[in-house]
Amino acid sequence: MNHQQTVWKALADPTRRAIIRTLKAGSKTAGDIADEFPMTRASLSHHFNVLKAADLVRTERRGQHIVYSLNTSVLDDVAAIMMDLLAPNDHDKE
Amino acid sequence: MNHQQTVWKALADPTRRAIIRTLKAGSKTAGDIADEFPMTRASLSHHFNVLKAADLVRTERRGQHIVYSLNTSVLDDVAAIMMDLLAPNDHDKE
DNA sequence: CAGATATTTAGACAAATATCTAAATGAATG
DNA sequence: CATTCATTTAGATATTTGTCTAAATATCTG
Repeated sequence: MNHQQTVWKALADPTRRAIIRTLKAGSKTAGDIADEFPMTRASLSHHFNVLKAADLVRTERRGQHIVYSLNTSVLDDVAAIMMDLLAPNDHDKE
Repeated sequence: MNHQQTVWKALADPTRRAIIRTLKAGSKTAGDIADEFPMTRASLSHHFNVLKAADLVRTERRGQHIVYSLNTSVLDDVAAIMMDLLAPNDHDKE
């Protein structure tokens, strides 16, 4: 699966979009994120993996915690790709 | 499923995104669209249904043909929703 | 090191999805 | 009106996906 498709799939799940939204407030540990969602930590961990595979989040271990943050540069690229799909066709190069 | 989620799911499939892209060039009949894709018309019809359920395309019967067009106003709304998710958190109202 | 805490991985399972073939519907036309 | 053309619907099937429980891994601390 190419990167673009991986990203679209990652964003198709409401839980994962909510994770992104909560991370916009700032980096959080896996546990802090998990506390906001009504599912097991194992399920959340699966969603983290999907988001990581899409390169939408980054991780950093801090002691026994793992801190998740948004990968803002990739998020910007994604925004551009989505706009390219959805915006009217009035680019210069055409 | 709420409308937003329906839209995200609709866009998560590469064939459906390609249908949207081809319709950006202008309205086309189901058959003309089908000619551009290496799958059966039945499969394409399924994708059309998903796009219609998400209100991303509109249809109009013309004789024995059915013409598909983009629902541009909804597309604009979708773009805004996606930007809201992906853009940095610097809105006025916060 | 033994235990506690934080997180991930493995494996199972039900539900959703994309595709196909075959049949049905709808409209034009000789 | 019987046939043909365009498209959709129905039903089957294989794959993917989201969730869970149980077990594994990693780190800290007494």
